[in-house]
Amino acid sequence: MHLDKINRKILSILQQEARITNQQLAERVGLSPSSCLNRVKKLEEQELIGPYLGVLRMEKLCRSVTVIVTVSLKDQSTDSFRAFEKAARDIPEVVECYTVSGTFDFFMRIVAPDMLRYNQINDQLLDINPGMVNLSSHVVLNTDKPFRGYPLEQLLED
Amino acid sequence: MHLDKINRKILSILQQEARITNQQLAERVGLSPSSCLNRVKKLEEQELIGPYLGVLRMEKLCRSVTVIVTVSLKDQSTDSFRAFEKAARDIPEVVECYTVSGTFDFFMRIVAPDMLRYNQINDQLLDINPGMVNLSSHVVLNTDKPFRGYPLEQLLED
DNA sequence: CTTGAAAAATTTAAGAA
DNA sequence: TTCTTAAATTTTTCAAG
Repeated sequence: MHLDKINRKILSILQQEARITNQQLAERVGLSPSSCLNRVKKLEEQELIGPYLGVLRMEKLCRSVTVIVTVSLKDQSTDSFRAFEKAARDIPEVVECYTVSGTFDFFMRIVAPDMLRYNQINDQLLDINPGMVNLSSHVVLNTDKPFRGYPLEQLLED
Repeated sequence: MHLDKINRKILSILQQEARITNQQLAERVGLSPSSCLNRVKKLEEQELIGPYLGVLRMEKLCRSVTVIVTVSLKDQSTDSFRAFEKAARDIPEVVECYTVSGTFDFFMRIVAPDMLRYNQINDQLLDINPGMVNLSSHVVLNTDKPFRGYPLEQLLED
């Protein structure tokens, strides 16, 4: 994937200020609005960027509990993994899930209204493959650095 | 925080489609464009929503390695925690970091161009408090469920 | 890529529910 | 208040160079 300087700048700005107007974006990257819009459209068509998300401030919106869960499956079969991935996708409170190498099989982030509801979800996950799922819960005490995008300068080649 | 049905719908839509036009948003929530815009402005002023992020598709953009790191500090002093939090904020490849309760002290997600660079970051983190930091790295093999917003229906009271 | 005109969206102001 | 309408401003979009 080759990107010129302007496209990098567009992605970098759009990554952090998704609701910027095309006119402002054009000005900041030094293009006319129409060619800037053409580039944005192309970047979206190529699916290099999108969707666009509004970050909700949960702490101001309502009480909630965030838990990071490590998962180990005793049964290392494909079916067992598939079942777990499906559960992650189907439970709305599981807001993200990764398959990893190392000591664990999955990491999940779960956001629930309270511990009672979290406990239900925990039980639901244990029931997927009874006796074969090992969960460890870590309640989030503080978000030291919230996700605000990727470090493009470090990641893109010259 | 009390939100009527319309504000919930606005937040829910804006969370997932941040670049929707105000006119389309107004239509979907059943308001005139001007009153819809007023509500959005208020929600932003109250900092219930924002910033707005464009999701970059790293897998299409460039090669990269994502690692989830568990951190335990042997030294449980406030200074030690502070130093670690600062490092997380200052290293651009650390894209998010949480302080947690349980077996670990922190979870971090690190995105680096390759393993060589990841290893350097790992060393940098170990150097913060030599001999007193325990890191465990878990390379992400698959993103089973990427973060796409919070489950508002489950989280907001009636 | 740029310009420039037409179409669409945003924003403001005035007044009604 | 919060809404709607409507006009003024700004932005987006598209055709032509």
